[in-house]
Amino acid sequence: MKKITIGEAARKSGVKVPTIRYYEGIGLLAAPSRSEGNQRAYEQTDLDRLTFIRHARELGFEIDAIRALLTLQDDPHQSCASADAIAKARLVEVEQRIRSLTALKAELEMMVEGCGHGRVDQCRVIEVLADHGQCAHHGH
Amino acid sequence: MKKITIGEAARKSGVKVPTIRYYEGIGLLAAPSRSEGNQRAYEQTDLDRLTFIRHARELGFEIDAIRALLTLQDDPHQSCASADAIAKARLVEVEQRIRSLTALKAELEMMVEGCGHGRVDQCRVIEVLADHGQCAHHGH
DNA sequence: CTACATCCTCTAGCGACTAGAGGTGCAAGA
DNA sequence: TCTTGCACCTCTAGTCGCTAGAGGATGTAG
Repeated sequence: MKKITIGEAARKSGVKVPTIRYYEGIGLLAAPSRSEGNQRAYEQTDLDRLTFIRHARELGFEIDAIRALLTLQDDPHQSCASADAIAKARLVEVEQRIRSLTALKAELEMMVEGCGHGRVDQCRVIEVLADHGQCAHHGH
Repeated sequence: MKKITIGEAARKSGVKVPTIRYYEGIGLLAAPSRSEGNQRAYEQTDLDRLTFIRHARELGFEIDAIRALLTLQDDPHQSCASADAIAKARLVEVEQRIRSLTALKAELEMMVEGCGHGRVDQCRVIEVLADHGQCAHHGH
């Protein structure tokens, strides 16, 4: 039942102080009890929740997805199909993003390799940007 | 010398109408001449520039980087070292992003595979998020 | 008792747009 | 000629997930 200040909660969870207050403001984290001097007093459960949120954010889940995951976590007898669906959707996003970034990488490499370090009018970087037709990948 | 409306410019360049106006507002694109009825009248050079911008945005260059690249393009006798540096920096960013996304992908795959499609209290998705110690990669 | 760090609330800003309100211009059909 | 209806105009405000700063209160160590 030990109470924790917001600063300590920030240090322990890895979520910055203003971000914790922001999460409270948008209703992602319940408003904690307050000390006599009106300062937030957190408990272990809040810390667990903050850690959960931070981890999910690091995995790139959006706030709304985290909101859904937290609701699921609160009701452990529910089916985890929703959690699975959210994670799978995120996985698909990530895979898509990797594919498109890999294509970009190839294109940037060609640009950089083609640059003869001369003057701008012979620069492949500028040239490729100006004329899409020279792209390696036309998908974008 | 054929004048082009903003809608036509949007269709030809692939940049949306409000975005074109936005680019003008932030000084990325010069304000074009106007028709008698105060409507924007673009020329071919504006279209080329818009295409350049769109292409650079698709490659993930930030507005400020594009601003720099456009300045270089305007002065073709300059050394292209700056353009090269901008493209290389972007390449490094992209490579970094791919690495981190690949790590995320592995983690998400483990979460999704571990999900037995049962109840939430046995769900690996929720479990992993709650306890960082179970992560495949601790770097994040 | 006095520093000084930490806390509080509130507002505004970031990047790169996007959406909407409320009004004007223009081309084509009746 | 009139009217319909789309495209255009400006302006403000909203998006997402924070972050920064002002201006003031509280808590703690020396």
